[in-house]
Amino acid sequence: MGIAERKEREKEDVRRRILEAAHDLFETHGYENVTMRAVADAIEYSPTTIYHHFENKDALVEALCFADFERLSSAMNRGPLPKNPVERMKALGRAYAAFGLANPNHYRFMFMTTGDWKKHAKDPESPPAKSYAVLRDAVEQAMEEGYFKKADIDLVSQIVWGSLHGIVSLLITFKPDQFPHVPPRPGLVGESMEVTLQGLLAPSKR
Amino acid sequence: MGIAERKEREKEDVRRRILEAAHDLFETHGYENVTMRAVADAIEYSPTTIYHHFENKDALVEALCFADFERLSSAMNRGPLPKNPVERMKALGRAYAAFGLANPNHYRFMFMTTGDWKKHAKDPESPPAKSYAVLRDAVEQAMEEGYFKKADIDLVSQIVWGSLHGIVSLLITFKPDQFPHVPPRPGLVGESMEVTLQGLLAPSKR
DNA sequence: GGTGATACTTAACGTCGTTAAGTCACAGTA
DNA sequence: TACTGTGACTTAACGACGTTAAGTATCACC
Repeated sequence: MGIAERKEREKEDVRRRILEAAHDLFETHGYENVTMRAVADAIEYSPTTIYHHFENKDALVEALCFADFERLSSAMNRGPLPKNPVERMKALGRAYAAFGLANPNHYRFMFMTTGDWKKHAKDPESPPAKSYAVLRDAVEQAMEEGYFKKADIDLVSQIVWGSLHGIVSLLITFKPDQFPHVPPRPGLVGESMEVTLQGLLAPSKR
Repeated sequence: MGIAERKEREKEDVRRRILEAAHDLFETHGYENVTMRAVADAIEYSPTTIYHHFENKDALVEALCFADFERLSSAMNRGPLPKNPVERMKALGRAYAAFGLANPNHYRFMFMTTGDWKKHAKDPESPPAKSYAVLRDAVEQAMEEGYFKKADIDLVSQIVWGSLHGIVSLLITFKPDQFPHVPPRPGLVGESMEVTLQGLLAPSKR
């Protein structure tokens, strides 16, 4: 009597294939250039089929986006993180930047475009909130252990996030030969991180 | 015999009206939501007319964008800037952030979208390069006067720009109730600037 | 063998950026 | 004054987009 279950599985499978095809197309062509028709072509279904699995393009993008945030979280949790809170922050920053630079088109619609899906980001269980929590925990620990000056944990987390995001998004938006006047300097990501952490250090740790 | 001149003026006038209408529409509706037809409607011409003044939508956006960079430069040069290089950097940062937050839709296509127009940003005479030069000059002076550690001027400029841009673009992308887990903390722009400058200060100036 | 549900397709709608073809006013010339 | 050429502008259309109404086909169930 597993018929209903099998059908459920088959439907879920089509949904998964839609997501995979969309993921790959977004990777190579970028969000705005991927059409519902192209996704449908890739999985050899009619465009209308997608609408039986996702309400519209925004809903498809939201699902993709949440999956990407889960990939980001696991990229930041991969491998042994250093015990030292400052070193740990650097490792997290490197992982975050590496993810963004390796997946620019995904990064763009995760962090650089508005969308109704962001309505759900406030929910602590949502993938975006969980990714943020990884950073926030590191900040909290650095503060508790006296490495950072005492301050609002979320304020500091947003400062760190912001400086990282700024560099990554500039690198994604402006190709090297399109930077105003001068190409991005080598080591920009790392140096920016150093400056931010230096600015956050408690006087005793400088 | 000023007939040719008058015609030239009239043509230039239509071009200016297109730019103004597009500017206003972009401000309220955002880049992606403004159509050539809407711009044409606003100035009571047919859509095709725009194509006699601009090659295509990208060219129109490029022209708008360059005008916006000129507005940004003049916003950063407005009023008396403090003599102290660090205070001057703060004033510039405040002006930059205020411009971005007051013109989010323009900021978005100046700094958060790719576009062929960015090909021309490398030219030192281009508006984007000139805006960058305002920041770079301030960094150079702060370094010469011993406030900042000696380092590559462009590296430091890009770090400062990046951290500012990161905060501004996050605030533009995520509405207050859409920030992951916690809304943006008050004073985020100023505090981020403080941290970055603190991290750049020469030991003797701390 | 009949019935109902459901996964899927065909064909279309309205909108977008863009363009080919045509209109029309008017300066220059005779 | 009549003719001609130029160039600003419009009409009408193209193909592609997101989306949807209507229809088909498959198959578990009675």
